[in-house]
Amino acid sequence: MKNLATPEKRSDGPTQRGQFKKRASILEAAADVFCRQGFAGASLDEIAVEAHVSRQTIYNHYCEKETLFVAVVDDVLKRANSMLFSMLATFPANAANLEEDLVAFLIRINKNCVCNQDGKFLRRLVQTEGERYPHLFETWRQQGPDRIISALGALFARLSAGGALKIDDFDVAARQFLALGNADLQIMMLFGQAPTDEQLESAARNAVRTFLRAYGADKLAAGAQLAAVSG
Amino acid sequence: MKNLATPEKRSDGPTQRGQFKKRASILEAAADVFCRQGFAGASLDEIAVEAHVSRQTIYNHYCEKETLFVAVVDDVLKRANSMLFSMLATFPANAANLEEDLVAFLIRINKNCVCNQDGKFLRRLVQTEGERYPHLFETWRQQGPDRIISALGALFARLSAGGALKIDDFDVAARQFLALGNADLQIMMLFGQAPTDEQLESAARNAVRTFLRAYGADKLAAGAQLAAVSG
DNA sequence: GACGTTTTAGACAATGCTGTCTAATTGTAC
DNA sequence: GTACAATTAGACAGCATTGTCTAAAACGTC
Repeated sequence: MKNLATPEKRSDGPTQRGQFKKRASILEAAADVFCRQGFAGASLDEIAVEAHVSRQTIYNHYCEKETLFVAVVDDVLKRANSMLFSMLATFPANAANLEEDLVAFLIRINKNCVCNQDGKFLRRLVQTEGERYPHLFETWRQQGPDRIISALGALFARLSAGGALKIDDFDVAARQFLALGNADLQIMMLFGQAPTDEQLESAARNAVRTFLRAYGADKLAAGAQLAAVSG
Repeated sequence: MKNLATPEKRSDGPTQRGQFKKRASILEAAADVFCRQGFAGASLDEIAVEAHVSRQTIYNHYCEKETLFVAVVDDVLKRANSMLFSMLATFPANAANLEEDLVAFLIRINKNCVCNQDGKFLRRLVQTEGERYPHLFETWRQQGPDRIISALGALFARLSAGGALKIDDFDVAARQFLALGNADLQIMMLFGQAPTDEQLESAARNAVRTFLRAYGADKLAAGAQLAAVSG
């Protein structure tokens, strides 16, 4: 009864490592079950079985169902955010192969941040529980999407300053880039289906093509090409 | 016990009108509660109270909770589909005022199909229950999104044939049009918040501007404009 | 007013879930 | 080996919910 709920404050050692393993196992299983069943539909028994852990152990670590849920959301949020920013770090630095680089970048984003398990969890849970637990996801909203858009907008601004793009509103362009990237995948994701590599590539190509048609600095050439083809 | 569950097959009359009223009231309340709480979290008591109806009446009309859920989904699906197609009928017929017309069209779509109660219900329920009840939404998927994209693509094809647009893949363009239209609204919708009229208009303007930059036939002029501004 | 149908309120058993408690067992450090 | 912490299985009360049943009430038609 001492500090069962906060074992991370104790001294290091194998015992603690064992506890961390249990915690991680619980978090992973809980994320899975909450994602499938929602908060109300998820039962602690199911989570316990999937985590290969006694139900009582869950109560030892997280005193309530809601405490566990909060911890899961927190965990997924942190992981998703760090993944997203690490992906942003791979944004093309120069415009030498802009189209190919942007396609590859968008595929990475979609594969590792949007279409993966964490992305699915967040879409699903934010949408169903976001209104019931606003405080839970508010921090994510501030530190997640908004900062992502700003960061991506800044990256586009750099390309724009270099003359590779002609963008007036960088944040709008950033949102549109991601929206175009999802255009061909949305219905699939709505049903929880994971796209194939071919679908990911095709979606990214379509998105980047349109994005560069709208914002590419070589618009005159593209326009002339189109005019020549159609004329 | 005769045909309590199928009173629509009886002869006309005020009784039936009364029954229909009850049914409609139940459907409406159920849609509301299912949308807020999800299938597992919704209780029939809550639905009964919100419908101003006895719980037993619900069981008279829909023998099980799942039966009611199926009926609600069916109802919302039909309504949403018919609304969407009636909105498609307002697609600009000519390219006289293309940008303004497309903005107004996109605002109508977003306001009446995407951001309204039915749109919210569908997004939420398809995402949470779509995997559990695939048969429920499969019909919608076939008759909804796919047909919508085809229809919208055909409308773009008409404009394209008229020389107002330069589009290579009409279905891709249709998906991108809708995706761009949602770009600025997605986060809000994820949290279940309804956008203001100003936000709707701004989102539509940003979307149409980018769409026409990418696909507008007067791209040369637009490109020249940009070049002149930036040069 | 009489009749049939629908609705209603309430009680009811069955079920599943949450959260608590206990006693036994395992694992780890010294 | 001993002592301590963590884990486990099981039982348990409390609660909400589903679905059924019944008798009374309301409603519409004739």
